[in-house]
Amino acid sequence: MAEISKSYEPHEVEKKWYAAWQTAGAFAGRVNPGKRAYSIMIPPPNVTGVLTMGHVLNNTLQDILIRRARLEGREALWLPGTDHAGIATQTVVERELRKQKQHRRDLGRDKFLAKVWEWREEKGGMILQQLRALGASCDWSRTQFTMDPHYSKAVLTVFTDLFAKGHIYRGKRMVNWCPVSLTALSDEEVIMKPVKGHLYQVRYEIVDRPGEYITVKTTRPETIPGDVAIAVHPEDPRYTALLGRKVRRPLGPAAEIPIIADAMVDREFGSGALKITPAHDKVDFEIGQRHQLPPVDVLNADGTLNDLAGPELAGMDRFAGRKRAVELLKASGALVQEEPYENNVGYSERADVPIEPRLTWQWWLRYPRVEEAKAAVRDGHIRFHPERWSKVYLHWLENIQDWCISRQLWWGHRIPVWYRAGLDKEKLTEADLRDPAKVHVSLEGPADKTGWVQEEDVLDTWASSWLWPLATLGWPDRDEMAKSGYHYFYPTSTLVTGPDIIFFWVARMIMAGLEYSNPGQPIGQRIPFKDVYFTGIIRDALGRKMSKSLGNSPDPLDLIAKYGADDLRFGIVSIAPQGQDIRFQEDRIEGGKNFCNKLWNACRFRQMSGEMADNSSVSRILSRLSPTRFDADDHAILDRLFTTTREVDRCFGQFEFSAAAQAIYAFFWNDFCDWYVEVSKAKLQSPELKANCLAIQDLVLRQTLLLLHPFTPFITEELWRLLGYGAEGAFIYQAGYEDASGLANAGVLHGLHLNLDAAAEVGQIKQTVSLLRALKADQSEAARKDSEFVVEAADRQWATIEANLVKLKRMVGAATITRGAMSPNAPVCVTAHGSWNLIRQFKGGDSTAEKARLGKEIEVLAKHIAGTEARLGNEAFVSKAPPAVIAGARKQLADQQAKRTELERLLKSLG
RNA sequence: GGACGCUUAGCUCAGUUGGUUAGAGCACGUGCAUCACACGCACGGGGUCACAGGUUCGAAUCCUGUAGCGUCCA
Repeated sequence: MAEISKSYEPHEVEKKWYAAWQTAGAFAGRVNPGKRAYSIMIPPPNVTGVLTMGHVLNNTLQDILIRRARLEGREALWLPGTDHAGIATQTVVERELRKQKQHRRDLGRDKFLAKVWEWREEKGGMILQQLRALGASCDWSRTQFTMDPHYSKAVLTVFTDLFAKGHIYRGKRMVNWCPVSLTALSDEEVIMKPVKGHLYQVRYEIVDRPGEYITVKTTRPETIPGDVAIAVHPEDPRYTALLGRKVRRPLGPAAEIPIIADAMVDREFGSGALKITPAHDKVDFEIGQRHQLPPVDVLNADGTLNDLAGPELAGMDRFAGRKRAVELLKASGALVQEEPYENNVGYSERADVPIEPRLTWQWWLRYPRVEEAKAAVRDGHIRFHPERWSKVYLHWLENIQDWCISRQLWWGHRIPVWYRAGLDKEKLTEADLRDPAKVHVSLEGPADKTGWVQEEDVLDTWASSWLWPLATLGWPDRDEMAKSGYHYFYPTSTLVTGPDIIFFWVARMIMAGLEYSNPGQPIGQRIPFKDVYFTGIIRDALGRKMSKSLGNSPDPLDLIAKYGADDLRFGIVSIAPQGQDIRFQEDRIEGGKNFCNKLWNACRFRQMSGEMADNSSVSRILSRLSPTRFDADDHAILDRLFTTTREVDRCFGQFEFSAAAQAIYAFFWNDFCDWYVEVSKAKLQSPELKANCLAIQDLVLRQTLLLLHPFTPFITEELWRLLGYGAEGAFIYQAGYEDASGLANAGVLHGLHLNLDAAAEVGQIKQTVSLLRALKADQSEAARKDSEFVVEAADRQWATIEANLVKLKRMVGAATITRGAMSPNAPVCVTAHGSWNLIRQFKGGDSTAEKARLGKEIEVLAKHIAGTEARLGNEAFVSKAPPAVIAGARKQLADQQAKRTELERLLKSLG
């Protein structure tokens, strides 16, 4: 067996085991009716994406769930892939073209798409490679891409089906328009940002009352040429006399526009009059429709002003146009006032420029299964963790609006609609759309494509990723479904994602699942997943979101290089409280590294402590135990092993990952390394105790490796082999995990009956050791090994000390610990613990520090005694509190008083 | 404007259905090259549980309000 090196060096170990796992097909999820399935579909990262700290957290959690499921003997499938990210990917490729002074229109649609595919073959999906470095145990043989042929078939099938069912329609409506990407965006792709600008007060002269004006406030004077009316509130007395009159538009081509009344106008804002520009504002559009005022669109698709804006503004960019408009208004005297103003402006998520509300023809989807989607979560078929996110989900569904599913892009699923050539698309009615002679909707297109023109638009990327759990398992193709194990792995077990995409993705997947999976089956068979775990958002140390532009996001690959994948995983999980945002601090990763090194060295110590024995299974190790030779420490450490196992089991049931990691950490570091390993050092000198002690260490290490494996897969696999656990050549995940009761039962079968009083006894010994060490530290003698202690103790207490004498001396660093009476005149330092008097004697001892300490302790104790006495003296407490609580208080008081008496006696004896 | 969340040690966070003297890691102070680990060990200092009311025998915990921070929706 190889010797364990002095410190853990992760990189070689990681490379070795990742390759070994892959070669062995350890990550493959196969249909296996003998096992319960456990499946996770990765939230497909953007194909242009690179690994961020958010991905690290999210994917580490998925890997933890999957590896734990594997350990528990379930058939685990973690299915990876990427989405085609319409705008993002197209933007990337267009940027490359621009370097060669080309535009996609120069190439044409087909050639451009060929370029995009080329890009994706070469550079796309880098993030999937990076996930391997993190240790992600995805079934890479199943990697999916939303533009793959069979996936595309699923997407288009759903389009044609929803069209046939009347859920999809075409409409000219207000959309969020990105003037850079030249496409519509959904509300979810628009980010509201507060922007500092100006509020301009502009006056409009009343046509038949020259010299009289009505003033409005606007942040967008460049749209004045698009004004079609001035609206006031119908009950606003300031304006009743003006209703029906006309005003002159102060900018752009001369026009007279009416003053109208509409209840939507806010009387409190500005002068209470509102300019109505239906082509450039959602509210204005609605008001315009109510009053039959046709919109005047003064902007081009790219955000420049057009001829309708008038010759002074035409051709200018909208922001330059705004400046020019202000100058013109100033010059004509129409600008009354200008004040600094901050308002919320919608920005395109991808292009990061203000979007334009714009009137365009788009394809819309009325969501299917809205009510059932609510019920799925409300009735607990799908459980959200933390549960509170279900409110956000339900609220969105309550107020759901039709989904704009078309995008004016080339990269994506081209909408499978063909128009008869020569048809005027501006004038298509709903009836035309349903007329097969005019419009053809199918996957393959018309049999004879001549005379038909396909729709130029593609589908929103989310209109493909909402099918992710279905299409990745072969839907809708029966053979593919059988091959992929659709009926075995669907519904999937758990979805791990961020709460920021509840609407984008989670809600939509639920609706798609309900509509398309397992038709006719109960809701529990049609939901796409049973549990949804929402991670927190990773922030920097100052609480800011991590972003590229701020440059505050460390590169996870740098962290892996610096610390190791396990260290990063353990560190990030241990700071990820359930459902709260996470403040990232690198020293926490260092904590993970330190822990891994501690684990490594504890195993190293075991290896150095004695010959390895048969570790090939739990029962082999258990049969090496000699329960008759157990001392209190042996009982206590195994008890803690069992309770920790139970705690970790519970945590997994509740999705409390960081609590699980912390439970393992505390058990292993504090209970095992700091105490059990240290007391072992004395036992290992004893021929009668050595074998049993090593067997206990072997058991604890084995179970700890199993508990830790999902969190830190590499180091645990390495140590598993180095310590000879499991069958020759078998991976740790194949060992089979015994849960807390399984482990306890196995112990009982081998005659193991834990003495639970032992834990209390060990607690006492630990406290004694601490106390003696503190005494030494107070005397600046902490490093001495030859201190001599005299203990004044009752028979039973002395018996406990005597039984643990060898290890006590070793733990404390004492030459002798003897029993004796206290001598008031001795040059000693004394203190007390409960009713144990511990007297340390050595030449030249100084009692000053000890006296101060005793005085302080008595003072604190007196306060507590007063408190307890007050409680017990309270008639209401004694008559109303539960008996157990009262008894507890009485015992507490007695203990406190006894201790005080003891302390006072000791203080006195010091002179 | 509405909804949700957060506020506990210098920092990041635990704190189970209200019940002994509120915990951990990091940081800090002191000591230690001890034969697993200095990526370590030992000892120690450090908290008016945001604030104000209320319920209760008893509140970090439950209720109401206030303030600050954050997220989402409008």
